[in-house]
Amino acid sequence: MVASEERGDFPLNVDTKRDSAEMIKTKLRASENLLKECYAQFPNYSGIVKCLLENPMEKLLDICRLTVGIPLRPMLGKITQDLTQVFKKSEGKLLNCEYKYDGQRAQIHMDSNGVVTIFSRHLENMTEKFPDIVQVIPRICSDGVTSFIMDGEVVAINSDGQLQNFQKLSNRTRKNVELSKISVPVCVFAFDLMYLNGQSLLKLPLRNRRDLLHGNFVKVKGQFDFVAQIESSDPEEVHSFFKNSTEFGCEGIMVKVLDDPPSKTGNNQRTNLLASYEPDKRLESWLKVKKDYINGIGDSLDVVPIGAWHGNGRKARWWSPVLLAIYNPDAETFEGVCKCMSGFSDQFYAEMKLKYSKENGNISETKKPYYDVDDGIRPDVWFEPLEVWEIKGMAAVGNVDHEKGLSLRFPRFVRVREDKSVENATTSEQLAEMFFNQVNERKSEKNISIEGVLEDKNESDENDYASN
DNA sequence: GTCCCAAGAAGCC
DNA sequence: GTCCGACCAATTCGG
DNA sequence: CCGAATTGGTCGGACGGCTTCTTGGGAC
Repeated sequence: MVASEERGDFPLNVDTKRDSAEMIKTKLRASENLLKECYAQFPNYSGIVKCLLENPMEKLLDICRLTVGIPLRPMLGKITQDLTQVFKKSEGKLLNCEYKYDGQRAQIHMDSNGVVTIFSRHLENMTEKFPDIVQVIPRICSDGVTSFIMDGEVVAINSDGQLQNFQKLSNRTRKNVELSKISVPVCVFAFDLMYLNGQSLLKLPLRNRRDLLHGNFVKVKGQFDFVAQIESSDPEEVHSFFKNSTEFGCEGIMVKVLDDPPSKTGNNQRTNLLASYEPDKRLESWLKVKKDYINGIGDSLDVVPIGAWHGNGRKARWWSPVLLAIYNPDAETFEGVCKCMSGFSDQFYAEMKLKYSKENGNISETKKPYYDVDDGIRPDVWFEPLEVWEIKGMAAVGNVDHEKGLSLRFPRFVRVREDKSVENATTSEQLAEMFFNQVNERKSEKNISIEGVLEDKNESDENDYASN
């Protein structure tokens, strides 16, 4: 990757004659890391290549640096199953806990000419989709703000300014959006600031970035706000904050390291408790705590596998995905509810392939009359209804096509329910109940109305997916 | 040539 | 978005 | 004390649901 002739003898350059194999390896690794770091904040290969052709590699980060108008790869949160492990890892340090809103990530740039660009998590340019956000940006800047890059979550709200679910946000038009015709208003909840007035803030600890964010921007009712947050090291306090977040209609919380460790010495190199903004990384310094990760309190369903497709690539030897069904005791049918391909180990795949095989007579080409599955869903094979699996996910209901009724967001396999027979699988009534429990949980929170969710419920009722 | 619909692609999570 | 497995490097373990 | 085994972290692949947007073919 590193051509040596042109760039002489700068340290990263490999000298194939003089360097030991070990040294070459080290240098290549260093170059690779440098390039990665560069790409994370300046994902533009033509720019990087041009820079490398004209400059020594040491200059790379100085030249291809964080730039307004060019998106950086966002820092990501690490999944955490258990709130208590958060405190073990943080060693009593103060943590910034923030609501994790159910919306869409947005990286907002404003250059020194006031030109606003909005990027998605995968660096797509979303500016066209959010003219309302573009329009409000001048009003959020305090005096003296000339340029910035900010990280936040775009969330759908209703006319009263209350949070709507993700589905609602999906209903927004994406192309040629006219300001006057926006049907789904949104609010930006900001949580980080990576660049301000010509300066990169990436290396600053979160505490400083957060304070700069709060100090240089102002709320605009219903359009721009900061994420709800507390600073704490108290497990009780954080736990109740987490609970509040889910009752408020959020997915959970983010728990972030606020300050850099006093000294690096003695610190385990594996524990990445950095308070800086690390583009494109998923470190322990940002922990994502969601209800459905946590054992016992997420939505779980007992379903029957009723069909499957031939897998691709790495899963070419197995059945993947698998079609899963809930049970309708009145009609004595199995109703397809979702496909699932996550949570299975290779060993489980192997056993599944053996069990559902021609040899064992448990598969067939034709759909059983007591399988109630949308015509559009045509598995390669149909299974005999043999067993019950526990799966996890989030009960959700679509807005557009209510005929589809309830479904499951992020379905994944948890375990086989040896103790259950197929007639004891979750029923459609129970699934509906699960969804409404989520709704009622939010409803019970005084200050928060959940008009949007209730609307969904009513509309859905009209389509009677939950009746009889 | 225009309209309509279904299937597929692309984009969020 | 979730999850698994492959891979790598740092850390710990055992002789 | 050093090599082997273990552990923790990163990365890539395989796909989930929902939605809007695009596209291609058939009817008229």
